[in-house]
Amino acid sequence: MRNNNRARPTLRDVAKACGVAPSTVSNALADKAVVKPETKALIRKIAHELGYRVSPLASGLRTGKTRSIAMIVSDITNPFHGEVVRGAEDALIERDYHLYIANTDGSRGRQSQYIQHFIDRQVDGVILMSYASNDEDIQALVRAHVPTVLLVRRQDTVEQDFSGIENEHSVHSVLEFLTSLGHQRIGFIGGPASSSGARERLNAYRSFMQKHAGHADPALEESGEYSIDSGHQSTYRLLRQNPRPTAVLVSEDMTAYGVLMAASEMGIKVPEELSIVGWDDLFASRLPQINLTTMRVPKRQLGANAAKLLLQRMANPSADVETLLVRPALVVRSTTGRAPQEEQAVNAASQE
Amino acid sequence: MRNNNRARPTLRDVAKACGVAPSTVSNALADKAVVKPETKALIRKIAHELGYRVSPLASGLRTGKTRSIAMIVSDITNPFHGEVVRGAEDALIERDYHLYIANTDGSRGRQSQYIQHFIDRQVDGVILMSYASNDEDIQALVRAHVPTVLLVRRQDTVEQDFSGIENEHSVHSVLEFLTSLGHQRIGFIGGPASSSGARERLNAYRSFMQKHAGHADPALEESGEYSIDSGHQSTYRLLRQNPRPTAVLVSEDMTAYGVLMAASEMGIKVPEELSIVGWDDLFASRLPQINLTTMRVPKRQLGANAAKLLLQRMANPSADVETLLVRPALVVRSTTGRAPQEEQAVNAASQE
DNA sequence: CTGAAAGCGCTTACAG
DNA sequence: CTGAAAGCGCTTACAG
Repeated sequence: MRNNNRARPTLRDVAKACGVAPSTVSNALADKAVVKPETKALIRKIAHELGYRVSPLASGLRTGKTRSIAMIVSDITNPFHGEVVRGAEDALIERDYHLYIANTDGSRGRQSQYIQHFIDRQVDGVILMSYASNDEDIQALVRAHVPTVLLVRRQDTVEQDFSGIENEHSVHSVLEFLTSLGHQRIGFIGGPASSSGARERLNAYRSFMQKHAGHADPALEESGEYSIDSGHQSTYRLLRQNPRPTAVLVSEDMTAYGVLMAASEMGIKVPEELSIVGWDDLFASRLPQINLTTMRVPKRQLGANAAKLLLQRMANPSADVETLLVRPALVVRSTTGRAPQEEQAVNAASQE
Repeated sequence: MRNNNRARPTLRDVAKACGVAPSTVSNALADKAVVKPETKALIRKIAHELGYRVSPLASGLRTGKTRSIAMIVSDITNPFHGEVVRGAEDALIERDYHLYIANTDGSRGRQSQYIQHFIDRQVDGVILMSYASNDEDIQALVRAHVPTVLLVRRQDTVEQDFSGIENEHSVHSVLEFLTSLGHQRIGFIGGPASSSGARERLNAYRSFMQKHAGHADPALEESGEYSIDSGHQSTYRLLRQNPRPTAVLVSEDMTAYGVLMAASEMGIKVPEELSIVGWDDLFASRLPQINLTTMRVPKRQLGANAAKLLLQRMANPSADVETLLVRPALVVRSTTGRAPQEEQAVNAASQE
């Protein structure tokens, strides 16, 4: 039954064609010093002619290595994730690893399924960029001895290599920028509480407000998913207040678009009556119609850092856990401006 | 050396624990009728207790089936692709297949590499949504007997299952909409010539203009990639004309954003002086600041159709090739309006 | 430097 | 209904 309907040639076929043993072919193709150069050359030539390719299934079964990496993201639809993936992919491909991207759609069930699947498949490593991550998933990876790095969202309960964003400093610098424009009542629309990044940004917001205004007003805090709809809803709640905030820091551009949308519906002028700062700098933010002031996150770098950490971990499983942080830069566009005069803000609010 | 440091249990381990032969465990787990129900129950219980999972590497090596599908996309950063992926993924997961997403970044080299990789890996099928596809890649898939479906971009030279968009009818209906608003000089900004969809839309545009205006003016045609920058550049070329077009149909929303950007820079009012229609309906198009009139493509459906075709093909490799087309719907928002009076258009153009 | 042998973890005829 | 055996395609000690 072997080699029916021109199936792929095997090591045996190559060996036969070369008149040597399969093990010699294997050693030659792996470029082991043990094989004589002439023999190597011959074997390589014939292997190529025959169109031989080693079966990763077979060699993976034998060696336990598959030269593949899995990257699990929670929303492949969000361009932020796409950029980060690219950063990781470039770094990995260069080292001859292949990247399998899996999308969980924010579903914990699907995420566990994928993780189990990749463990079964014996990928050489996993990069996890998912807000749906939970302890069991990560424990499963640890138990299976699969090198894992966490991306953007860190898990507090377990020590793991981590590629993330410098949140505290960045939040403080945006808020300083806003206060320098005269803003006092600054709202905050954060991400899901399950995200470590979202928590860090919220805490940084609070500590800044604490120091600057003497207290952080919980009425100025909103949170939700990273989506337009979520930002839209948060805004309606946030701007119903009197006096209402004159500026709002939003934890993600996608969410900020929802804020822009709601402000437009409510007839609130941006930036005259409301300044908005986003986070990430997605492609839409630079369109003149949007022109969102935002924190530009070096997305590719974030992915490249994750790849770097993973490669290190794979090379040295017992090394100390490491964290790599990327620092965003403020890009001032036209959704921010000087705070309106106190009276104006109050008037505007009471007109509602 | 077996089972050192709590490695995963094997079929043998389960068999030993149950006091049966490995083959019986295999048959039981595969739910073959040949195994007695009680034996099955016992085996299942113990297998579960031991945390046994069949090794896809081993079973793949033996059977040639891996229960995995690869989907190759050219730009994971474009939200259009993300949505299509989701549609395919949902359909596939439901049937217990896992989806590996690979991103080629438009690079032919990387695409060939991934395709070869997936062939080596013996995935059960491939969905190709890439503008970088070329004959050799597809031939490689065919030679390796890997069921393949083409998504959005079809290959003329080879018969393949195809999930795509109804372009001709859709283009005609948009153009009818524009002429009903009084537009005569309608420009067209298309996609890359390597994309079958782009070619179909261009041809549909030409045939419509032919019929409606007596001829299609090549000066009104532009093309480029599906990107903001590309749309931006095309617009500068297109609107330099005198008289300039009063409307433009753009082959993709991303490109249309670039048109919007350029129009804004050039001080051309939309829709008073220029009507713009996009294609796809990406998330940004519904933001009030953008509010782009566009053809909404049922993206998930597109992906689901591809999955359906692939599953069919896998079940029946010798069936006739099939094509599934999805029909977009016009969503009228605020970038389209009545054509300006002839004089106005001329005046505006001469003011430049 | 080369080859024969064992084994990775499964599945599938086949014999009992 | 159950078990012993062969083999998927590789790699890696080991003997020569």
